[in-house]
Amino acid sequence: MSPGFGFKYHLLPVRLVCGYALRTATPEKTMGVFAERVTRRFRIDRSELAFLERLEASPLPVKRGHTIVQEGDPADRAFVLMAGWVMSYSCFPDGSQQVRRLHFPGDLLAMPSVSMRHHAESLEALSDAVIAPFDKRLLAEMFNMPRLAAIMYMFAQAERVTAGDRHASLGLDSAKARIAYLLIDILHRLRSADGQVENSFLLHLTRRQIAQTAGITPVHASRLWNALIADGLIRCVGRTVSIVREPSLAQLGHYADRDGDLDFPWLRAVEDSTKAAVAG
Amino acid sequence: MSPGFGFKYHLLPVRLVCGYALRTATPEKTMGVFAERVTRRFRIDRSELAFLERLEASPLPVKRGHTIVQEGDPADRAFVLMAGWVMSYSCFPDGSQQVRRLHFPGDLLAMPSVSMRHHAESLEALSDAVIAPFDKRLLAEMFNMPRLAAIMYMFAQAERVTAGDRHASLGLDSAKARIAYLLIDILHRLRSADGQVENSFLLHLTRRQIAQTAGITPVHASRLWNALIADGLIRCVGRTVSIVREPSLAQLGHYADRDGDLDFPWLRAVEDSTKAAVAG
DNA sequence: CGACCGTTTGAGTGCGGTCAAAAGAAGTGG
DNA sequence: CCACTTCTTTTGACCGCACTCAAACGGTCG
Repeated sequence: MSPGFGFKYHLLPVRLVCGYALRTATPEKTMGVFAERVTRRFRIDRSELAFLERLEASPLPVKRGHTIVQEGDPADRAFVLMAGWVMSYSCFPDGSQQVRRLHFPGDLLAMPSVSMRHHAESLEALSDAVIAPFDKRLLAEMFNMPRLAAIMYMFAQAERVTAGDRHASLGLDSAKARIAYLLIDILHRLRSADGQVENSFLLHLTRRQIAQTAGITPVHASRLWNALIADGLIRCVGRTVSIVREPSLAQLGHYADRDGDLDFPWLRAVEDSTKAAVAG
Repeated sequence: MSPGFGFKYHLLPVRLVCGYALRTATPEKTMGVFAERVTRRFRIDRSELAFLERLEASPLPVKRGHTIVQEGDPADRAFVLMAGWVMSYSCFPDGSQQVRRLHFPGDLLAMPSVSMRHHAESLEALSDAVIAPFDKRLLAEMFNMPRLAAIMYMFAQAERVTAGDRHASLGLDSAKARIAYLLIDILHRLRSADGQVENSFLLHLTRRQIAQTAGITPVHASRLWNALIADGLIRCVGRTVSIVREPSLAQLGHYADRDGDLDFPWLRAVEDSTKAAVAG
């Protein structure tokens, strides 16, 4: 069980931890969690894979509650989230916070801030987690691999789409619907990261953090949470949440599943255009 | 005055129209509005510039109120906005709409949807406008120009930062503060697109559209608009808005100016790494 | 065991939503 | 150029969702 990491792995979803434990145990048979996400959708060659593996070459365990980066810090690094949950958020002068995005295993952290001198958002571990920091200058190399650059560009654009969806949820929906959206979003993203997730997961969010994500107060978040249980839409045992009526919850939250709409055929055009450039 | 375009140019901010009119009159001395935005910040070579110019090779005038793309349409094209204002928004089943982003001359339109099979958001012209559609497969070529790919990647990430800022405004701020944020954001973005903009601009938004952007009702938007005038923060003559006390308005809206924090020095690493790849 | 943090519940308040009507502005057709 | 329609803006009155303040309860850790 990965000796040397002085924190409690049992706080992490077991399979995610296993994913990392396996990696250290049999490095030749597994690959990085972000690299795996890419290869699941796209065929990449050996050098492209090698680059992705370098991004997560230096895993680092962090404990729940640890602030990974603070808004305003020099933005010289980004991270791969290898295990656990992380949130990115911003603070207002009065101390109130807004969660901008939740991050799950396989996500890249702090990528928006790569374009800035200073981090635009803070990062905090919601559960014990494993992150892999990398120097942002490392990214420079990726632009010499046209297809990989295209893939990374599409990932960034796809995240703009889902960010827009969250924006719409925040602007149009009632507080209850925003919590519904949050839950369905978590469920779908955990599923796509871990095929074994069905209808329940370990929620690493306090009422306060749910509130900061949905843009409401913790008190109201508590009330609406219990309302969702009373409605029979979700169930709750300890920190384990079960989505009982997923279609109803998705409809309530106006959730649009974007995962199935991702477009990769046009990436063939990149290959063709690369060949043309090489040939010409 | 650009004969052949059958709509009223006088509805556009004069300088923006001039920008386009000049281009058609003396094509050899000017460049595309997006290309100009890139070259203002980055040094690019001839072939990179040629690629950018191709993006806006087919200008197309559209009238105010025209729906450029509809959510769900096949996403085979994107656009350069050459003149006028455009909004991207999404609809909910009940007909309510949320504006995701306002677009000004020099912005790229529908880029997030490039990663999808179908457009994730609708686009509508807020004023008479000029757009340049281009096939998204054209983007494939850009990934063979490492530095340009890096620039475009950074632009996308920078937009994720500002999208996060709008998200925070929507989640944390009062309705009044969100309108303040909206106004300051418009002012700053118009300034960076047009150096002649000082403290006033022609607002191409109805109360309804302001409301859809700030996530409130048109009635309340009207009340708060007049409250901002009563507070002496803004002034209004017809559709021309003057920002009277910009610092106060920026503070009220918790506006963070990201423009000055854009980081380009690390792009040198791309050049170096390109040289290394060529040399090695 | 006591201190601390997160959660829950209650009561009262207010910001922003809803409904409605009238005045004003802009577009349309004769 | 005017009359008509339609959309936008404004104002008033009322309502309700979500916020605030406060206190009690429960789990966790030193």
